[in-house]
Amino acid sequence: MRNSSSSLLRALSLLDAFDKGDGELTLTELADRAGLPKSTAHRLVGDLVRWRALERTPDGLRLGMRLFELGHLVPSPRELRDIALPYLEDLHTTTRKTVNLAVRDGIDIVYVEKLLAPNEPVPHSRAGGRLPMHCTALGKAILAYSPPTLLDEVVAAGLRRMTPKTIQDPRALRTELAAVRERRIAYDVEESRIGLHCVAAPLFDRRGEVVAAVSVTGMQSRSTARHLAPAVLTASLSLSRQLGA
Amino acid sequence: MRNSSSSLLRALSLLDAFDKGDGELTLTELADRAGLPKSTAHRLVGDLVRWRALERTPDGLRLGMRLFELGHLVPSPRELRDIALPYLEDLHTTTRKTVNLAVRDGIDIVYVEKLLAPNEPVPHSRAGGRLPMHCTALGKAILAYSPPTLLDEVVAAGLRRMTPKTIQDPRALRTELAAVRERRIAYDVEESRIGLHCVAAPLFDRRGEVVAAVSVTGMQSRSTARHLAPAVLTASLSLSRQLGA
DNA sequence: AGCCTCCGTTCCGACATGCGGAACTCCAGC
DNA sequence: GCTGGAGTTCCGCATGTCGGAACGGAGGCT
Repeated sequence: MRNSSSSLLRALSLLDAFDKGDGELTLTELADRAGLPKSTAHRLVGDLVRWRALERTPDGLRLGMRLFELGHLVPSPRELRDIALPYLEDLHTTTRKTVNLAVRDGIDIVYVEKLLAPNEPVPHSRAGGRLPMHCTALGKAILAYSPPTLLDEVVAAGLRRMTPKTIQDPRALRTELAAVRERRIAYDVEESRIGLHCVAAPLFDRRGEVVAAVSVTGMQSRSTARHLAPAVLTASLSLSRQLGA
Repeated sequence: MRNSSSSLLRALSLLDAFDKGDGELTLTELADRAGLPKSTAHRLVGDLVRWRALERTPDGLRLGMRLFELGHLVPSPRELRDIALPYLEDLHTTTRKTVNLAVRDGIDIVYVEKLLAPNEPVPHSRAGGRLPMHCTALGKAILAYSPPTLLDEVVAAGLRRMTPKTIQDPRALRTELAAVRERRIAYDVEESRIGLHCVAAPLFDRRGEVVAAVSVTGMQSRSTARHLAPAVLTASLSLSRQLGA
């Protein structure tokens, strides 16, 4: 057997073809990216369009409204967002910086909400976006309070270098995480993008487990980042309390 | 043959089972709602979990992060939201009411963004939510500027009654839409929910077609609604210009 | 304890259904 | 026109899907 995917997984791989940025693809491109014969892709696309996972446009196909709807029904980000939003807004108005909320998904973080700073240029991440844990303040805040097996997974997956300052040595990451636990605050000093500084703090649920993190970010200097730490920490404590910790 | 669904559509019907509000379902419930035998559902769910469309929890299944991610990649709401957000924020701060942005999908509207009023209790709609066009200000604003065949579709689908004030007579709807065109403003006077008033205006793209609508809503009186109309109209004009109209 | 219910999981034979190469059509552009 | 690349249709083969039935395990009620 050529590959052990079920028919369903093959169909879903068509949707995967869209997460590399492009908003609109032609059937042939789609078939190529998913590694499916054109005629198979054609049939599957027909069903996906019927279900509105995809929409036909004058010149191609794009993700459809049904996915938009379902995406907003996903419970874990939705419940968290509903509770957190007022706190994020407070942080946003007091700091006047970009505020982020992210949850862990596997060994990545996924942005759940992002309140942009008034003058923010093009942001490097967006709600729904995914970034590795080891190179973001949000990720390190979560990782520092997670069971050690998770760190092993992260290391095993390879500490991918995003900028010259990305931590790539597992030992360095380990001591960094110890420092995070010391302060209850994680920093990202141009580790995911040059020029970008970030301060994050973990959020705990009623079982005392980290489920998410908040951060304030912007192009400010390192000292500005330190200066914002108390605000982030305070918000994270209030929010953790609200979550039942 | 029991039903002419392909295997793929049957699998997707499992996801449909979640949009009736419940965040978490058991495999058996899921199979029942989708009308599938348990063993078939079991196999399909396995693949959906593998793809992260679903997640296993201690006691059931729920929608997974992959859907959250993909939902945020859907181009039509995403592009619109990115452009509109600053305008919505202006409207939000000047009116201090709940501000909505919605697009048309078939004969419904789907909320793309919602900025809650500071003191808003539980809102009756949310981003990603869907409501019929004939009973909402947003829907009527869009419908009034759409080709007449769309109105026919809406009427053919039946003007479902949501409150005692919902317009149920096709003739009444037709004259209402003429009035909307007169003013470039649509009102919802407790037609989707008792006590709820709403003012909306349509948004046009570069081809001059309605693609969306903005609204301000809240529990205010009818006169308050009228009073907010100029603000909504102004925002809609600026925004349409920004969209290239 | 014992029983009972309701959950998820596994098995397997029969058969429908998805598969995909190849051939066809339709534009758009040298 | 012709050529390239788009989307669509066809159809026979066999593969993968289907689903009834039986199993196992985790509670809950008497």
